[in-house]
Amino acid sequence: MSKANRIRIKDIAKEARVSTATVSRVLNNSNKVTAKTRRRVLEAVERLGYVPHHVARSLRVERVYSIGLIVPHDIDYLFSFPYFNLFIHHLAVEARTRGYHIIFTTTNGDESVQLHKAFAMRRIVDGLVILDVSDEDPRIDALTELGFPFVVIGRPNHKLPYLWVDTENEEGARRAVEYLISLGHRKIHFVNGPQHLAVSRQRFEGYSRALQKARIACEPTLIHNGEFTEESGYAITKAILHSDKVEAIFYASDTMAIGGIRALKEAGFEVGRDVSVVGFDDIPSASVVSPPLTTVAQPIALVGTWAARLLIDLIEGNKPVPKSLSVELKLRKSTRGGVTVVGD
Amino acid sequence: MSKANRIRIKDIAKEARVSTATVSRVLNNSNKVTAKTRRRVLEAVERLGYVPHHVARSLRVERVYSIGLIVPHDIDYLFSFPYFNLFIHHLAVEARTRGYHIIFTTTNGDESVQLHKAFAMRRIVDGLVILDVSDEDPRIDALTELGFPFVVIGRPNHKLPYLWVDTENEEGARRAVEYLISLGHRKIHFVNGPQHLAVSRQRFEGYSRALQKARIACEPTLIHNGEFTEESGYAITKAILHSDKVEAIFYASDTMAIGGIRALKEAGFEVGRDVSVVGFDDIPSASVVSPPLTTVAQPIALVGTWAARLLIDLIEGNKPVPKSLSVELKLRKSTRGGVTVVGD
DNA sequence: AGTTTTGATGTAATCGATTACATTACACAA
DNA sequence: TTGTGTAATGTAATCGATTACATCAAAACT
Repeated sequence: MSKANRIRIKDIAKEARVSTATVSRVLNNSNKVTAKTRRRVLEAVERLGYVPHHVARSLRVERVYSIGLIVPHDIDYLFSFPYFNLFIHHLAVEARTRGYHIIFTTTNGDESVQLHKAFAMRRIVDGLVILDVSDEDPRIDALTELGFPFVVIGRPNHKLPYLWVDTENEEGARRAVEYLISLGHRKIHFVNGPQHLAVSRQRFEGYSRALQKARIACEPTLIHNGEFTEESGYAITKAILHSDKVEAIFYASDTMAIGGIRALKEAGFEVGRDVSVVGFDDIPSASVVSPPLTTVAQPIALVGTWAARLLIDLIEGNKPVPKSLSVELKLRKSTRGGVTVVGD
Repeated sequence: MSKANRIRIKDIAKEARVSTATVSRVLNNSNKVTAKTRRRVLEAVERLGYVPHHVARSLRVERVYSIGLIVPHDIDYLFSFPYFNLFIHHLAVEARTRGYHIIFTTTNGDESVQLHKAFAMRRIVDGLVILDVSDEDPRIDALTELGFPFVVIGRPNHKLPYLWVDTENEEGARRAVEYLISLGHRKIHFVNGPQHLAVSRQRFEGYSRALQKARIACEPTLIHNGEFTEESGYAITKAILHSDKVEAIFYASDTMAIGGIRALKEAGFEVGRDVSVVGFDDIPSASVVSPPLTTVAQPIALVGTWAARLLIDLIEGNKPVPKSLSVELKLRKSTRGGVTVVGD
């Protein structure tokens, strides 16, 4: 391992009595090599225990075989992004089957755009996965201008076209609210995420569509913007209880719903009987809280898989198309009569 | 960005009318440069928007400024390892303050050792974080033989010395069981993790010590080996209930405890009154299940921080020493009388 | 046999930095 | 003015691969 006894391609060439070019050809499966020569080279590789030097190869072929994932420093983010570990895991699995690694780092909001640019310009990675996007996200402009490959998780508004993977947020929210309506609820509070996030807009869109279809007026006083955190779910619910008689609440994330349930219980409500609660995401805790949460499940593993797949296609010059992944409403006990299966 | 209009150090040299060597010296803060020259170079860098090429630099300085994290393919693992998100996040934060990135990939058990060796030999990373270790883990032998820097999360038995970061598993288990004893329990079931993991041995050690101190016999029939998964916690608990009258169960992970609580509820027990349950890890769900779980909290963020810190120290030739991090018993509602604070 | 074609192999440039060593410029002393 | 020492700068080798192009050997054709 020490530099001295390190085996290089040159050593293999000498051992197999061929040129380094031939060794390289064998290693890269070029077909322009005699079977006999190939065998001799491979034997030498075996005998000397040679493995290629990744950095040297990268310098020449101008590819580092890795994709970058830069997440905000802000710790809440990792928890508000449901199943982050599932996502990164499946991202990595798919990447690995294609011969790529994940390069992971964190950033605070201020330096985020700069860091994305730096990753691109320094060629630390071959492409980037963009998380936590808002409308007109500046990273999209920056990377597009650099001509650098990237895929966006989510589907924000932007003047430029871009490659994305998204779950059907609008559809999911619509189905959740339609379900609440089918249960007989008419006044449905909506605790949404931060306004600047595209995902919040889409979930709101679904909420409002469902009401529209049922000819229920969309009351601005029923709409609340949280932070996707448990604390904000708790606080907003407290506030709602303070000013209103509540019968149904749709939370744009399970994390907020869990905070909300805590507030409701403290106020003496029995969730699932006195009040219906629906979440979004289906995080691990969702099935384990009391009562188990009715929620819109996101296929987060698939999001990871597709993000890697599309990004690597883009890097390798194929022509990937954006991918939309469908969601599923999981009926559990936090809603009145959570047994009936509801179609669309 | 396209190869053509890429700025290299050569271009800066020409622009500033100096040699590439001088540019490099300015960029690497060598002191052997006149203030005037330095200024001229920096202006050129600014004007042309130069950023160094990471791979080219790495090839020459023989350092890639990244540390590797290879986790088993097996999906259950990510959930049984509590707070994986938190861990990787803090690992990345600390690494970043030192100028390093995380390279993340997955593996199945069979190729794990080979993959760790490949990462080392191909110089894909400068050092490795070793997770999920068992006694006499072959990765420790392989990397030691290669003379490659690595840090182990946990503290398995091994004939060779190695650098590690660990939480006080034995201490934590001991305190948990002592607490159960202080509550008046004498027959305490222990649902442990897989036998081959060092962490299971250590938690067992703590369990057995606590009993010993209280002069309670350690009954082999009370010891069970699970998989750290919710399903196994559920199944084992079912089995226990089938053959025995139960009063207290200590689970070696919250995930298993949550499965266990489900089994207990189904059997009509009220956890926290009829039976005491203690978990280990303090995963996010722990505070949110019903009843909230009394558990041993691991300082997982610190584990991440210290892992990065020690590994980078090792890479850079400092002489880091292993780090032990203390745990905390969190009293909640799953134990009888979960209000009293218990010292040691 | 001589010429052309084809396919295998070798030589050397290249990727973009860093750095050992050589050279130059300058300050100061004699 | 010249010599000497020191600090700044330049030249070119180097890191370890890949690959364009040159060369060579053998097969195929006339």
